[in-house]
Amino acid sequence: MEGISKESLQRLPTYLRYLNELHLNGIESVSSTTIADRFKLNPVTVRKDLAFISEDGGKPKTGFSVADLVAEISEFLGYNNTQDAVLVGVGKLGSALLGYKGFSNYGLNIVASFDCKTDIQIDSTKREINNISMLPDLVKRLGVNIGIITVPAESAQAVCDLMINSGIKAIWNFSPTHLITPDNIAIKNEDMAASLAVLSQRLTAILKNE
Amino acid sequence: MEGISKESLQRLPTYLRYLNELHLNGIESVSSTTIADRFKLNPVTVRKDLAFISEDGGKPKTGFSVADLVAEISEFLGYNNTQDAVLVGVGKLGSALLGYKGFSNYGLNIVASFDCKTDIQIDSTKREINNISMLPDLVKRLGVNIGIITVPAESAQAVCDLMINSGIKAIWNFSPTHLITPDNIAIKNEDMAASLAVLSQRLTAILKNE
DNA sequence: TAGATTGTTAATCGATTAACAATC
DNA sequence: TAGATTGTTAATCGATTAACAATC
Repeated sequence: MEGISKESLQRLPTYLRYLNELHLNGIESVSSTTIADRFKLNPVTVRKDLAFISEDGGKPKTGFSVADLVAEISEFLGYNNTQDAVLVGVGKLGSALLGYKGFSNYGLNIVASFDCKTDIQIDSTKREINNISMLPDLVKRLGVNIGIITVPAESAQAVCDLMINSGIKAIWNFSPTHLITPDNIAIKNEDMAASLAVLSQRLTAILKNE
Repeated sequence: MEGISKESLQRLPTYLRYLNELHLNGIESVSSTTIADRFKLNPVTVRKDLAFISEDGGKPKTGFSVADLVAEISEFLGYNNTQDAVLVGVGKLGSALLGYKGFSNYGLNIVASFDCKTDIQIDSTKREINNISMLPDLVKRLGVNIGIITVPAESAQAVCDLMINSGIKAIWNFSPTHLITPDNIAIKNEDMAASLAVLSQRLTAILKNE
């Protein structure tokens, strides 16, 4: 059995949100065509994606069971067993992520936050902010696998290295740098400039056509 | 002449950051191999990318002129002529984006922010927050093309529709919903759940191998 | 039955990578 | 000259899409 493609994987959370909506509205089944229309995809793409995670598949004429898909995608994405994470850099963006309730739906739980500017402090949401020097011990003690980086670009690589040395295995990087990491570490560089480049180029194309 | 691929386009800002660093350090030329090593890419990929934006190309044995590449990528990405944008939803994430100095480097200038909760108010960084009802008039008056959405999922589609009706042509959506937009609108759904899905899956694969 | 829908196989499309001659 | 590096053509790889038989 082959692994799921990165593209399919990224579509699954989108499907799940939509399926949850349908579920709430009491809709029991849905066709690949309906899902495809919602997201401007080809129905075959949707069927291929769902074939990966669906046990029973769909039924000709009726489509897929909404409840089954919700359960199976949630399970596949690991939303049922929560992963712990630490966050470093409690500036504006870091605070925003700390305050975001949605992560619990995605099976992510930020257990501690760190900054270099403080000794133990309490932020506006009554969470402790620890000094960065406490990170290695805490990560080792709790066996945390995921690190979230929201520090300025200059310090991001140092924070990354510290995380890896402490035993972190996956890094979600929101600072505007491409971090250098060994191959046995999962890394996701969240690059706003890259996103904006795609958006701007499409905008330019649209303006040119009008 | 073909358009640049989405993938190439997304790599360009990454190259540019690195090239700016080299430039600051007084390094005058760089080979595609060096750039490729930095980002774990194939050198041919880098050369293809640079071929798109580079006038003179590189020289055998020496490589590419750093200064030329910096100028050409900046120009290509539109970092030299700034685009105006409006932002709706001045919560934590919205405030973080408003406060982010880096956008000016990317040719993006947020000229006004809006929220539904307020009449005209002053936020912590002394910027005005306008009531959402002021948006259509301001967007039309200033001819703003870009809208940034940082409201909760429930209100995102309504904000999106309002933006489009007001003449916005490109939407950068940070709310956890996939927005429905006509084909003549540029849209970038910034999907944290999709990113996290990719990271988690890699993490699972790494943990399994150990 | 008729028709909507599924799942699969084959064709297409696009991006990455390999191979290699050209050149400084 | 020798060797590093470029740019391009061809091969490979992977994802999307088209075609179509199976089925409820």
